[in-house]
Amino acid sequence: MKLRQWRSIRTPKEKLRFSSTPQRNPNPTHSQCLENLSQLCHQKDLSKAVATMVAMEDQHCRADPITYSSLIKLCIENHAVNEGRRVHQHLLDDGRPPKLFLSNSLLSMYVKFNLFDDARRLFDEMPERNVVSWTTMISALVHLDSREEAMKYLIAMHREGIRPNMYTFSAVLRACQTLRTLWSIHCCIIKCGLELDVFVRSSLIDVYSKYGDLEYGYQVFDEMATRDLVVWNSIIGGFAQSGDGYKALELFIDMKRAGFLANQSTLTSGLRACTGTVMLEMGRQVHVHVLKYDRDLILNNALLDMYCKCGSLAEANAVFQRMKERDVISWSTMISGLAQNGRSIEALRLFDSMKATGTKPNYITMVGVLFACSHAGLVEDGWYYFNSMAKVFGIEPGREHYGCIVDLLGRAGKLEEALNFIDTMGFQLDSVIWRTLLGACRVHRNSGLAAHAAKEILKLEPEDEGTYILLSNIYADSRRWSDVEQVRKAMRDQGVRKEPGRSWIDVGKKTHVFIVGDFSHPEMNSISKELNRLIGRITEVGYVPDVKFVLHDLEREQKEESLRYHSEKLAIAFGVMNSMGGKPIRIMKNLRICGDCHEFAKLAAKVENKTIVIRDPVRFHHFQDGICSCGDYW
DNA sequence: GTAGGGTTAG
Repeated sequence: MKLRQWRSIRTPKEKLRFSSTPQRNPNPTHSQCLENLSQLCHQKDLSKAVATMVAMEDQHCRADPITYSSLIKLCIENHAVNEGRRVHQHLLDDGRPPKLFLSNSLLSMYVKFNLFDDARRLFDEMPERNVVSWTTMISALVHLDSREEAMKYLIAMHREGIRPNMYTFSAVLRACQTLRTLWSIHCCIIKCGLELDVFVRSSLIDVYSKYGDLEYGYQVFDEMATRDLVVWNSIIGGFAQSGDGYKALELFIDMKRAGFLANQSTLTSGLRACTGTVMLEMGRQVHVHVLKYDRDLILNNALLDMYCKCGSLAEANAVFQRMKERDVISWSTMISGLAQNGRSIEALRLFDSMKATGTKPNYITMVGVLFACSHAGLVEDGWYYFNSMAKVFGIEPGREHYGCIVDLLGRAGKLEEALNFIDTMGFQLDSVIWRTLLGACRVHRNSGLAAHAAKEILKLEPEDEGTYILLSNIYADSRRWSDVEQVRKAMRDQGVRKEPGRSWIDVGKKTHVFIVGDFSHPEMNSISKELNRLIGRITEVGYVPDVKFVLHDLEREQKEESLRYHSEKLAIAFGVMNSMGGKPIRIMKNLRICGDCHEFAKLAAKVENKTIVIRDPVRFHHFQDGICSCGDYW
């Protein structure tokens, strides 16, 4: 195809087309031609310029390299592939190879047109190559995600005796995805004396934080005397993506103090930081700065995700409705957001709207759709979407989709069927699948299968405390105390400690943290009183403390006492004390909410006529009027 | 003529 295009441009007809542009003088002199061509390039009139160039061929006339360079630039600007090839051909017709810098321009042109094969052909035919030629190729390979190939070129370049420069390194760093290769390239950079270059540094920070160790990235950042905006963005993005939202926001503030203005990239990372750490109020503050970039799709998608992950679907929906442009990520974010917040039917309706607008779903969209089905118990729909994925949308189901089906069957109580389905999977099993099954076993009280699933998880992740605790709770639920004791012993043997439960809530501009059994909050007395008052009120409507969620073999009274001070209860009491008007009380948790606190929150929401939103590490629970959005499947 | 930072699941 490409070859045909190439030839067709050389047919007499094509030549005629290029030369048929009316010209004042049908037989211009050489110097007129040159003058013309240079002027047309200057005026950015591509078609006339190419026509003049073709006319010059007949008169065996050639322009100067600078003019050709502008002509190539013009082709790139207009994305004029055929014209670009014609210029290349014209230069070859001269009989002598083009000047090195012109060949490099052509190389760069092919790369920008995504014609890598043409670029490679030209590169291979070049009699002489310099650092620019090599760097152009390496950079192209990195963008094509051909990392090994990029490294091969770096080595070949060394062999030819060409020294890489800062351009080469900042491109090639992106091809390093292991700490070991990063170190060796970093060494080369130091040897070449290029460590101080800001471009090289920002690449180092970026790749260290993505593929190696954020600590090294921070070190590279910290040592810098002069930093630019991209360097700041690299480090802020590094922390935001690795989940340390606090550090990311701290650096965000440092950056502003250093006199830099946040751009789209900074704000996207800022939002990501709020998303990861569930800081809704901070997210809203970042939103204010986002307003001036209301056409930036990536930034709006990040905003959407922030509101979804912080459990504020009303605000997410407002952003979604106002977006001037939506892509598959916007739709997928909103679909998953609705599903994760217990609004599966709306999620599926949105999926229909998405298809109606002609946006094609991708792999992740289908994870969201299947998640919605499993969480709403829509077994038939789930199977339908799963089975039709490949046929209708051309997406082969992957591990995550299979996981959703296990969840779908598990929630519906079809545990054996779920286990059989796991056996038919062609993937290597990971802990996520088993954890899904374990969750289903807990709800449907199948302790035998639960033990099997838990053991499979612990084979893969022997230090996973959540699994030990879940298993122990399941045994406790069936009053199998000796098994409970065995689990606890296994935990001790593995050196696994139960991480203390922690909940946090924003009141005013402060985040208040509550830790189970920790009474150091300055307002603890009134919180305790409020908690007692709440327990009193919900006991009137039928609350009975569900002590099976206490690990220790204590007397019932002691168990109740231990439950009473679960961190989320303290946070709820504090939230009720400080709640204003109809605003939801929003609480975040480090561990999954226990069944007793779940019941407590449902009733507290009812008697206080409030909405309580609790985000645990897995999902959201919106408590309102005595029911929870998760349908009691936590 | 060659280089760096941002978005969706689990």
